[in-house]
Amino acid sequence: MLKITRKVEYALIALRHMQSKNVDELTSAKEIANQYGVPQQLLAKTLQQMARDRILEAVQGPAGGYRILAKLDRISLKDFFEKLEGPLGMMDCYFESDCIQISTCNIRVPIQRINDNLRNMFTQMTLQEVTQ
Amino acid sequence: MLKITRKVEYALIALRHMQSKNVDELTSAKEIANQYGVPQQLLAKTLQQMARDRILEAVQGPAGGYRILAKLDRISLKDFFEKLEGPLGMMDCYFESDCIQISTCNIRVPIQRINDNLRNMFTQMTLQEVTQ
DNA sequence: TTATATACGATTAAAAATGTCGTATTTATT
DNA sequence: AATAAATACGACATTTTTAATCGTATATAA
Repeated sequence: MLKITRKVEYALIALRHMQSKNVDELTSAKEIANQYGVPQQLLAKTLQQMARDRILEAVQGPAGGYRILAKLDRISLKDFFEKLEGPLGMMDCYFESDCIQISTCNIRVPIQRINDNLRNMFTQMTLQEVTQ
Repeated sequence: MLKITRKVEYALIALRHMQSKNVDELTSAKEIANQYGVPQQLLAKTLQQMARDRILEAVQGPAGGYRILAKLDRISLKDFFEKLEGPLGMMDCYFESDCIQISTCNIRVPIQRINDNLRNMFTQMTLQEVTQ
């Protein structure tokens, strides 16, 4: 429970790597895959997703790659996680409640309490703060 | 990511249910399973585990069942989660570091930062506070 | 024209979570 | 003493989720 996914892991590795370079320098998926021993294709998808989310900028063609586009101190960890993984809840009924047990459920309030704290925490942390 | 497990869910349901009764009254796994529509066997295992962890007290034989044993305001959510699910880390390398990439890894510090915040938060919340 | 990069849907493989089965033990009740 | 109803728990099966790969298309520098 409460495990981070590979997608997030690879995203953080990539961001850290890019932060150690000049801001406009490009990094290819291959470079990161080789250097950190992660699967290139999967990493590439994550980078592509981050590009769609405007966290990275992608440059195509040979000598292409990615560079950081967004201001990382303006992105909360919550937003970052949600961009990559979708809604951040310890339980699906936090967002969609097609649960059959909804009427007899006695833990919606407890779950919500935990969830609110969790979301709060990740809202207060910025991506910059974590990866710097 | 960051999902709560059924085990924890069922444990919370059971605790809430027992809290609505007299302290020394017994509750069987069957009673909870029927009332909340959860699988009895799996719930039973969770209750048994809580009994081993001295959160609940178990009484065998017909008319047996479980009742709350521990002071819930003395148990942090972190301890509760760890009793049920083992070490609470977003990444295994927080505890055991047989990761081959350990030398080239550039996100140990970031992960640790997130993890510490997470553990901190759950250390400060009590079980009572959540289930009351 | 070629080589090397991103883009991305579809599929497969692996891992983890969830649920079930079978059997043993305990004990109140008859 | 026998029975029934409860806990106890290891082993197995199923389902779901996560992770990884495949195949193909597109872009572009050399």
